[in-house]
Amino acid sequence: MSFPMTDLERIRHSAAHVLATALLKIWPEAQLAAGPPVETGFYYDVDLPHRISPADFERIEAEMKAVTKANQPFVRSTVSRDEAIKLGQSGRLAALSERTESSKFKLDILSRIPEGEEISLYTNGDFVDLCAGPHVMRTGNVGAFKLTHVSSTYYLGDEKNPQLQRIYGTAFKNKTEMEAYFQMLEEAKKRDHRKLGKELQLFTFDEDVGPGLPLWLPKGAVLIEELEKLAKETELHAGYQRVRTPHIARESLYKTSGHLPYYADSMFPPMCLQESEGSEKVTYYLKAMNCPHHHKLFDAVPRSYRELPIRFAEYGTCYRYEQSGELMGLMRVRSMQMNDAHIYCTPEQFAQEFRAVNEMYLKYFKIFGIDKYQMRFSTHDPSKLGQKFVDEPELWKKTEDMVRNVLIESGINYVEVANEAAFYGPKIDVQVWSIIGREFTLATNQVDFAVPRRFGLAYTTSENTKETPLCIHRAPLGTHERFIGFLIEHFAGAFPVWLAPEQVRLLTVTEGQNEYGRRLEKELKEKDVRVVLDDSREKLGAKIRLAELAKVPYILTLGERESSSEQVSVRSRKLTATVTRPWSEFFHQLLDEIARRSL
RNA sequence: GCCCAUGUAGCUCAGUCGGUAGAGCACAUCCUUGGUAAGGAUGAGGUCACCGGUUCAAUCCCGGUCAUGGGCUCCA
Repeated sequence: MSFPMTDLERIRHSAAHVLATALLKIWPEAQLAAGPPVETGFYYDVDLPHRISPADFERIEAEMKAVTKANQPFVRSTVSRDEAIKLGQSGRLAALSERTESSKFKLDILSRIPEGEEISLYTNGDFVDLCAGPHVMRTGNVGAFKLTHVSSTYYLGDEKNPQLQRIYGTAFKNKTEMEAYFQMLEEAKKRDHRKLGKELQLFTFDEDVGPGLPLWLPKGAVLIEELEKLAKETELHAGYQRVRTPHIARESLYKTSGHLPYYADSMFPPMCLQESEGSEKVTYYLKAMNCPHHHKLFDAVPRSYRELPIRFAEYGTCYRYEQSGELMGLMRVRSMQMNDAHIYCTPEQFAQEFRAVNEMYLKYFKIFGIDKYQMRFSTHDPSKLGQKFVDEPELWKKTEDMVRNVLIESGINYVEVANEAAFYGPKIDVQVWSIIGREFTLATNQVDFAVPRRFGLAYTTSENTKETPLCIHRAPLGTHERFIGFLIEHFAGAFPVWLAPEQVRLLTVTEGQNEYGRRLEKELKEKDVRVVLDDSREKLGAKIRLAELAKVPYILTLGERESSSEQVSVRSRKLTATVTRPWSEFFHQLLDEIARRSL
């Protein structure tokens, strides 16, 4: 299997071979598996008794340097399957010479190459590798490289296979480009939500509370409150009703929903207790999702087609026992509050409801200026009906067609991915990337044609029959944790004024302006503006520096000139220079900007 | 969960080739009334993540635990 490569990918793929060559010089017994280029560089998977750590990088890089300096040509040759097997058995594949042990991974890879496909080798110096290529002409064309990290992986990604060490590096045409890349990484780190969250005092983690359980400091809580306000307004206008449900439920709820067999591993261990003397033990779970609770609310009252669609919204708190190694700042946590809602509707109403949800997404994204995302439409795999997906072939087809049509009609760009749907129906995920480059699902919009039936949910139709409603699960603002984590990086901590934990800071130049400052502070507070008056005895320059570091959107300097003329000197990141303006003019513009939630 | 790395003051980090620690910022007190990114002085603050081992002696060496970070679909 050959695949087209960009010039940079050729360089990186070649760098992987240079790495392999260097590894074998140091450890001739190394068993190499796969070594492709990746988005940020390249890696090679290797099986080796020696545990490679970053301390080994210098030594390996020195050997790599020798290989690139030797400027060996990459020579392609084709061989028959038998010849290739013979080379593998003599340990000659991905090696510098014949060895006592066979090239076991390469032989396995060889066995996976379809009959009739060409088998090619690439050779540089003594290193021969089974490889489809392509490569650069000579090892010297790998202009600049650096090993970056080492991790573990399983052969072919399957944990039943042997564990390998994966050595990562990056490579570029030349040193200048590589240095630019590392500088870009440094810049990106400054936007990392974990760093900014600490600096701006938004949230914290504590060992006594537990990993993946964020604690929101007052400034972070402001972000939450503002998002909830936005969601409540939006949902109210869109005909949603707010509901509230407990954080726990009995095991039976999740047996009904069907989550337990799929999801038990991702839930916190259950609480088992005896509710009264001599009674059976009862098991409770912390909820990992809100839908079963909402289904029970739907079921609490007899429902008629006349009241559909019913839209239940709740910022529900869920707990998921994510694997410890999966946790990452706010982006992947164990307690989360979801911008959740469940819409129960008839098949006739479905398309319109689904479209309305999509429009809500787009409206939100416009408010936040989010434009780098990907809509991912996840469908089922017919071969897995009855296992991974509920066995309802017609419903799958029908709902997938409905969703696809909505996407096409709305003119939304999307990618369609088979085999990624929820077990109860197709879904649309909104994919974004953290500043470090890790991909996350920010928001989700899911169809559910299976679970309402499991709960026996029904409404009375106009013909006085009972029907099971369709359900749409949607969370356009995702969870507070991930959404805010994303927003911190998106805005680099410099939030728009409506969202900013501190919206205005007043700086007095001397004590003479303290009274003026207190008056403006009071006026702002009366309009619920989040304001801080800095009347400390620091010099103005120091006060400005502190306010800038806190990323306060509006910094108002109050000196003798301003206080005597009812003016303020405005410093904002939108302005290149400070502007002195009448107080009332600034005040009204500020209130308007907040009310409109402008960026 | 697995592999690798890291863990020293609130923060960012030095340091001790084994003899119980230091800077800058932040904080407190005092002096300074200062006009657009750091005025000065003094002071307080640490069981060197936790538990165990080796040692006359451990923050440092060894083992374990916890936490954090990077990585773990596919990939000739």
